[in-house]
Amino acid sequence: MSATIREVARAAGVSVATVSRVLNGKGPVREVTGRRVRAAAERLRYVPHVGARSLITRRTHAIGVLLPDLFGEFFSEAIRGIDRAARAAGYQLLVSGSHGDRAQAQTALRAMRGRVDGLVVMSPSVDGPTLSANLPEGWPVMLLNCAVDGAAFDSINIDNEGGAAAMVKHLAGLGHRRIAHVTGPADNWDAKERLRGYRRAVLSGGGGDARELEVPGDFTEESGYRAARLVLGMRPRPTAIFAANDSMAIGLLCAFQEMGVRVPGDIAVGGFDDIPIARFMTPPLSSVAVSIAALGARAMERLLAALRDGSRHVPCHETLPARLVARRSSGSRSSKPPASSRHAHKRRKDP
Amino acid sequence: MSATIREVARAAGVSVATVSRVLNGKGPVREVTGRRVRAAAERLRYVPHVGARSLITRRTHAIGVLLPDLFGEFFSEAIRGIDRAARAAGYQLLVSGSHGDRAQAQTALRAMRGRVDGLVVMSPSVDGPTLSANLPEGWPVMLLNCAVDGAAFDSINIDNEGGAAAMVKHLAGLGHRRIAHVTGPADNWDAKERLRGYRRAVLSGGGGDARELEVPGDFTEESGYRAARLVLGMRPRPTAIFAANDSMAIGLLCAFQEMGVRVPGDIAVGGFDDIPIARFMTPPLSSVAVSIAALGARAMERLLAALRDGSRHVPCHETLPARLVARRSSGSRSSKPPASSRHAHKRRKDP
DNA sequence: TCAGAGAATGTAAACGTTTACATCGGCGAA
DNA sequence: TTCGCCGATGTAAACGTTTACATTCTCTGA
Repeated sequence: MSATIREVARAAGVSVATVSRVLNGKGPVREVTGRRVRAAAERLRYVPHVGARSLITRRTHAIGVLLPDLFGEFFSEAIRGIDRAARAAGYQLLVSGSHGDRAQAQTALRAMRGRVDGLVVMSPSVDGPTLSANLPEGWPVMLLNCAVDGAAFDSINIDNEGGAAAMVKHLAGLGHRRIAHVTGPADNWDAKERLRGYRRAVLSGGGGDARELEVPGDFTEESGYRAARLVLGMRPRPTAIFAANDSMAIGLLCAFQEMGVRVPGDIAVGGFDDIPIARFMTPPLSSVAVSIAALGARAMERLLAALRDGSRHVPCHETLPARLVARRSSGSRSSKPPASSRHAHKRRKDP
Repeated sequence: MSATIREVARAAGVSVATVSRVLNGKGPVREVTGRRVRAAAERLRYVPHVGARSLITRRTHAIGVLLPDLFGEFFSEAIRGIDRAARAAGYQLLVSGSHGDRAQAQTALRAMRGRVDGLVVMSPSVDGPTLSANLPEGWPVMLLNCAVDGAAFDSINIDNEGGAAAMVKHLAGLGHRRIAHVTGPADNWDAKERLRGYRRAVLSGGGGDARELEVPGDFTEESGYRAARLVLGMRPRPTAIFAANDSMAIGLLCAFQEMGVRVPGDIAVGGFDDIPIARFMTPPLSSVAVSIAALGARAMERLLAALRDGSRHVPCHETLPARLVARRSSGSRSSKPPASSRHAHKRRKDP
C-alpha cells in the first residue's frame, strides 16, 4: 500500500531516524542528505502514518467540531470560518453534527477521544452544568454561543442581547411605541439572549412590561408566517415587530404581503442575522449583522493559541459585536440592494 | 492522561488480550470475565487509542469529505446528509472545505492519507482528468456532482439537465415562447448541466437557437439582480426567465419589483434548488426541488458499501431525480406557503 | 599529530493496540 | 486412567513512528 519510513530510509541509503529528522526539520542534517531523503520520499509518495505518529507525539493535529442540529446559513458559515483558521494552522477538522440530545453528543464526544487535540463545541440548547459534566476535563475546549457557566471553559459568542436591543431602539427611534417580538425556540441560547435584549430595550424605553407583545416562534419561516396573524390580532395593534431571526422576519413579510398589510407603512419589521437575501426582500429587510464565519475563525484561533500555551492558559470569555443594518422594512430609507453588497465579493453560492 | 488497555487489564486482573477480546466482542470469553473487564473499563473511562488501533487494523473508521468553495444551503445540507449516514454506520467525518484551486485540494488530499478509509469528493469546478490524476488510486472514492470521466470512480449526482428541461417545458406549457436563461458560473458543472437542459428543451420546443437569450450569472443574488436589466432590454422582450439557481431568481424578483415589472404578469420567473425561502417570496418562486441531504446520505451509504465489498466492488454511476415545483412566479396558481410546508417539520434554523 | 568538540548519523526503545500462537484446564471417549 | 479436544486465557510479535542515547566522522586549536 503506502510506503513506510523504513522504505524511504532504504531508498535514500540512510537510517529511519535521519528520514524522520529531515522530514520534520529537526536535528542537524547535511544539506546533501536532506536532498536525497526528500527525493526518495517524493518518489515513493511517502506520507507519514498519522496514527503511528500520534502514538508517540500525543498530538493528532486535528480539532473536533461538535455542532447542534441546525441548518442553513449559520451552520455552513460557522464551519467555513473554523475550517479557514484550522487550515491556516495545518490542522484538520473532525466534524460531528446533529446532536439533538445529550446521549448523542456524549457518544460523539467519546468517539473523538484520542483523535483530536481540542474541541470546538456549539450547543445552544444545552445548559452550562450539563455541558461541563460531559466535557472531558483537561482538554482544550472552546464554547461557541453556549450558555456559559463561570470561567471553567473558554468561550466566545455573539452580542445577541446588544444587537437585539439596538434593533428595538432603532425602531423606537423611528417613533414606534408598541413593538412586538417573535421569539426563537425557548431552549435556544441565542433566542433567549435576544429576548433579554428586547425586554431590556423595551423597558428602558419606558414601554413598561411588554410580555403580552411576545409571540412564540421557532426560527423557521413558517413560524414567522403564523406569528403575523397573531400580532395583527393584538389590541392596540403593534406598529412594529422584531423577529428573533431573519427567517421568521421573512415569514412575516410574506404573510403581510398576502394580507395586504403594508411594510413599513402599516407595520415595521426587523430581523436578526442579516442573511444574504435580507437585502433582496421586498421591502429590503432591516436586520442585525453578525459575522458567523468570523466567529468560527476566531474560535479556532483562540483554541489553537490555548493549545500552544498548554497548562499556562487561562480560560476567558469573548463577545463579538453585532451591527445594526437599517433598510426599508423598518422605515429607513435605504439604497438599492446591490449598492450595499457586503457579501457579493465573497459569496459564491452553489446550486 | 487517558487509561490504556494495560491498566484496564491490571484492574480487571486479566491480560491485555482478554480486554481486547471483550471490548471488541471477538473470541471466546467467560460471561463473568467479560463483566469484570467491562466494569474496569467503565471505571477507568477507558477509550481505545485509535491511532494504535489503526496501526494494526489498517482501518480508521473515518471518511474524508472534500468540499469546494461554496456556501449557503447547499453546503450545509450536503454535510448534514453525509453526517447522518456516516454516524449511522459508526464512522466519523474529516471535513475539508474551500478548495479553490488544485494545489489546495491536493494538499488536503495528502493530509487525509492514512486518516480515512474513503473519500467523498464534491468539486463541481474541476474537470474529470484533473480530478482522477490527483485522486489516490485504489482508494474508495465517491464523486458528488462532478464532471465524471468514464467509469473510473463511483459517482452520484443530481439530474440537473432533466430538472432544467422540466422547468423550461413548464414555462413553455404556460404559453411562453421566448424564455431567457440566467446561467451559473461557466466552470461549474451543475451550471453547465442546467444550461444543457435549457438548450435541449428550448430546441425541442421549436424555439430554435436561443443563445442570445442567455445571460451570464454567477449563482449570487446580485448577479440575478443585474441580469434583470439585461433581459428587459432584449427585443423582442422575453416573457419568461429561468434562472440557474434560486438565489439569482430572487435577485430577479427583487429587481423586477423595484422596476415595477409584474411577476408573473409581465414576465414569468423560475429558479432551481427550491431553497426553503423560495415559497415565501413575493410571489412564491417556482423552482426545481432536489434533496441535497439525500444526495449526501446516499453518497455515504454507497461509499460504505463499496468499503465493505473491497476489491469485488465495481464503480457505478447514479443520478438522483429533480422535481418541478410550480408556484405563482411562473404563472401557476399555488396554495399559501405554509400549506406546502415540505421542510417545516425538519427545519430548525439557528440564528 | 592528536585531543576533543561538536556535527551528523545510527540504534533501539518506547507508544497502545490487535492477533497468531502457546498454554492451561476440564471433560468426554476410549 | 489416559488421550485428545476445545474453550478460555496468556504471551509476545507486529504495526510505523519519534527520540534519547550511542556512535562515527570532521574539524579546529594546541
